[in-house]
Amino acid sequence: MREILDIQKQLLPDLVDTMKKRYTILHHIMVSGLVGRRTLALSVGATERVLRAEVDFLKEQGLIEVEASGMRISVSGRELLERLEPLVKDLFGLTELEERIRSHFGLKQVIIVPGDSDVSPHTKKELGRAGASVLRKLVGEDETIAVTGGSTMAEVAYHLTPATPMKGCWFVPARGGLGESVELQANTIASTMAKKAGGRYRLLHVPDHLGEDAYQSLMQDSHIAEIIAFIRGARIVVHGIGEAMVMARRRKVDPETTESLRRDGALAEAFGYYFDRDGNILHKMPTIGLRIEDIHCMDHVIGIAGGKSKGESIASVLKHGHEDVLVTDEAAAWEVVNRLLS
Amino acid sequence: MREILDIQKQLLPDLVDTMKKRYTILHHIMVSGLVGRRTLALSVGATERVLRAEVDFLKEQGLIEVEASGMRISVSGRELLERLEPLVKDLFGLTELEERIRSHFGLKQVIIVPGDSDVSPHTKKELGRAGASVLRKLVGEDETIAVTGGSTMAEVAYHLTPATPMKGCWFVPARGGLGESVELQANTIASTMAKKAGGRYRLLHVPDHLGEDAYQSLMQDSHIAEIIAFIRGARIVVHGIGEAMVMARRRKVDPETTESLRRDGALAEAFGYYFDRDGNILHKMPTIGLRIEDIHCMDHVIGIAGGKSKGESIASVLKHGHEDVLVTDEAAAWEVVNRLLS
DNA sequence: AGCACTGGGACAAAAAACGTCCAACAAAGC
DNA sequence: GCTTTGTTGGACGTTTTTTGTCCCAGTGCT
Repeated sequence: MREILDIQKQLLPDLVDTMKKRYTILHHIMVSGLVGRRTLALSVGATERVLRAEVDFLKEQGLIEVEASGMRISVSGRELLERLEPLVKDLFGLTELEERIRSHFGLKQVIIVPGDSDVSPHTKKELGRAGASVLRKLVGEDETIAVTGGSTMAEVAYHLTPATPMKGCWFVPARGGLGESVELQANTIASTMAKKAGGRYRLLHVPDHLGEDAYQSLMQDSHIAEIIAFIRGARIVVHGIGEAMVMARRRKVDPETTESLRRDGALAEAFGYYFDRDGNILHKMPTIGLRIEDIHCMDHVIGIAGGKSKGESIASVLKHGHEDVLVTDEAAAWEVVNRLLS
Repeated sequence: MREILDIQKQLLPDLVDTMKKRYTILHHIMVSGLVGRRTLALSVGATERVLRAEVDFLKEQGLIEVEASGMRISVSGRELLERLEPLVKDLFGLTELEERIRSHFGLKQVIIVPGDSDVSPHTKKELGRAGASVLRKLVGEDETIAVTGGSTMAEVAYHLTPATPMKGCWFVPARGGLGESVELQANTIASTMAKKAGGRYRLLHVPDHLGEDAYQSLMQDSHIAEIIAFIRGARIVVHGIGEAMVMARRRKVDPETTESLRRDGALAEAFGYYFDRDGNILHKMPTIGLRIEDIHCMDHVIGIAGGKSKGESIASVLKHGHEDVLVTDEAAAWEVVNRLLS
């Protein structure tokens, strides 16, 4: 059922909205018993005229009966509502979830795709598609977009398609070497995105596990300094979110630091920073690029991550409080919400 | 899957059309590889401007990539098409079927609901809903609508809803007593329809199994003659279709006639007439009302019947050649088509 | 009888869709 | 290299649809 809805949404994006609207109206009519147009318009929050069009439609479909004294639901209408119930539960469930997370963390937008990325690879693809879609909508002309690495970001890159406003955009890695494998590195992702979207890219080549002195001398290099300044000029950053300990292991963080992270209760990782349960920064990976203060004053900070296992991590990063858009999946979203309650 | 589509069609009737249109375009783009707007418009049969809007939409959705040299399908687009395949098979299967039957018998319209009325009561309901819907669309103001009896017609009556143009309509039985049980008699159906639709009705009370002399004296009665003339003035007739032998048994036709019907290969029954395989009339029930010649010159002859078992009967009646609209279900439709091939 | 509703007709204004051009550009054939 | 044929995307007037806003004739309840 979800599957078919996902497909339809691609061919008819406002299908869900229209169905919701008409369901709401029909449902209102049912619970009201006998109700008038103006009263109804008020209670569903529509102008009289548009509601009238909807009512005409429902009448045409034989879902309601309208007499001079008002309108009531018909037999077919009642039947339809019953059959619609499971569908609507899905339809509304996710949007309700989206709104709950959105308002609690004060985000601009939350997008939840159905499923669990941990279990189904297809959900991860959907996540990528949703991420690509939101980026396409948010991006302006000649903008710089900073991206991070990770498998989810790779999926986003894969699903990006050329859009006119993206032609002049620059894709850059948010931060330098973070110890990822090549195909999941921010550099790779940035260049893939640029190719897919028809934009341009600049890379930041930094060796992993940089020592303090090497770090300093690197910053002296005018070439590097220039590209870093360029990156810091980005107004949009798109990043994945990872589980702290998983990321530490994958990136071969040294044992002492790992132990310290564990001791301090590190939960999440995003663009090279490690966060605890309350969204505090515990540790910063020793590399260059966007600093946390750069991210704080961005126009659009877009976090993309899914899977039940990442729920807690996502919540931690949201708690840090500087995200604008979250793209996640249903399983992770429920985890986030559950943590709100406890 | 069918279920969900049925539901959606009620809330969004042109969902299927839109999906088909967009699928067709996308599919065309895929097989064409790289194709231009005008070429495409020609091959899918749309004007350039509307196709342009569709193309803009597909681009917006990231399903196609458009360059200066033409447009091609994107990765997401190809993926979507794959996932869409089973859905489209359903979507198109029925309409293809409809068109095949329509053109072969020269009908104005064929409507096929998914399922098999023999097996699923729900399909029978859908049949009733579809029948009610087509009647609602076809009916004009102050019209007379002749109806027959039967369980399918009862279902149609049940799903009728008040529509403005129907307010002034008269519902009348097509023919007098045909030996049905009370709740399935044409009289009952006519009055139910009138009540449901907000129209008026006139009844024709004729005893079953009328003798020849009684028949004659009945016709003399000015009251009866007047209502019969009224019935014959109908421009719309909605009727069920039955299997000849089943109907004969149910209506307790006398053994000699039954045997004669069997001998002559009676297959179908409709409004009191029995038809053979080639649509010839074999027998006429001895009662009064619409004659076959009245039906031949009607504006809209609407036949409604479903279930695999009725497929042959439906084909026979269609062969008779004076139907305008057929409402049936998928199982019966396939039977009809299979008989065309053999 | 009066009141607070109702649906539906009417009509102008605003918005969206559409048909029809054209300019700038890309690719293929010659 | 040039022509021809195809491409996209912009522009613009026309038509159609949607929307906002009245008003009128009813209906049901008190």
